Amino acid sequence: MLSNKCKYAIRAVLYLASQASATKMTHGTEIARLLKMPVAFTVKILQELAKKDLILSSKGPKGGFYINEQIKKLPIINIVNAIDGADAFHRCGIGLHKCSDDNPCPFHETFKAHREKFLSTLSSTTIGTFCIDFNENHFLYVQKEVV
Amino acid sequence: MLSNKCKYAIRAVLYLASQASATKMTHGTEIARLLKMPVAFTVKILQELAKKDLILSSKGPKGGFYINEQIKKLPIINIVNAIDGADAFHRCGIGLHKCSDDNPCPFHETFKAHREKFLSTLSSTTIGTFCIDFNENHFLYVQKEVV
DNA sequence: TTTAAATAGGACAATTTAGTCTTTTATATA
DNA sequence: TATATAAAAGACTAAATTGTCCTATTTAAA
Ligand code: SF4
Ligand code: SF4
Repeated sequence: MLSNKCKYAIRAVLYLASQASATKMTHGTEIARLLKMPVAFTVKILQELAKKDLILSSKGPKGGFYINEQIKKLPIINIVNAIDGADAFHRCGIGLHKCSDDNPCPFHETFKAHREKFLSTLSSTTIGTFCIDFNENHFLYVQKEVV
Repeated sequence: MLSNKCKYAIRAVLYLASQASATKMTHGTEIARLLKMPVAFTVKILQELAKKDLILSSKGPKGGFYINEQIKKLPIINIVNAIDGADAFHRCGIGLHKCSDDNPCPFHETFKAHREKFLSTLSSTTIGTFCIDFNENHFLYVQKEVV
């Protein structure tokens, strides 16, 4: 459903959101190291997020990336839209054709209901709500393979 | 959730299942043409499915691919397992770490419920149940981009 | 028995996604 | 003002996915 790039983006944003103050900046390499993500790729993603105003950045010594209260009020889906595009949740899981709500395949009900639910959760949960103190919930931010 | 390859596989199998008799074989190029899928790739996938006993094949003139009643009793998830591997449905949609049912992130409940439901539908719906007469339901088999 | 039609198999090509590396630009501070 | 530090930008590389193409094998039927 979500690309790796997008998952990296979510984790990075949540980490930044967990860092309380706007004066506390973290530079890209440190974020990548802390979250065990590929360094250069992470920095690229952070730059992309900054360009799209989902995180803030500051150049120079003591610079880095950070987040403010306003951004914390944005829903998680904004990150998905920024990285994977707005139609990431509008593609069919089976991929058939010329079907619709009126003319569905046997999967339609189940598939659509759950996609909508996932989407609505991503839309109603803000970055601030999702993020929990990093030190207490370190588990949240390091990728795993299998649930 | 499912790779393109896997979606092609599902569509091809459903098409074959919709062809009533075992004597009715369809050759790969025709399947690809009918379902508007890439020809050589489709044939490759059909060969892979045949090797894994999810469809049957016969060489030579009048040969092709087909399916019997026994195969129609298999659930759709078998196709997914054959093409994308058995853990396609055991990866987290967010990709965080060291979480569990006991120690979940805010998405866990929604995400897991969604995935389990989708998986159980794929597991309980057989190829035969899913397939409907092709001529009456041509819409089922041609890929679309967006719902 | 020859031939043509089909799958089987494997090498190869193209595209997308994931990721690195190098140079430029901005800025805090010594 | 000089310097070091960090983001910004963009060219490049690697890997995975998605596909093509060519040859071998099997088999129905003329
Ligand atoms: S009916 Fe719904 S689930 Fe089925 S192929 Fe169409 S969009 Fe996908
Ligand atoms: S708690 Fe569940 S949804 Fe959240 S990151 Fe872990 S496996 Fe994924």
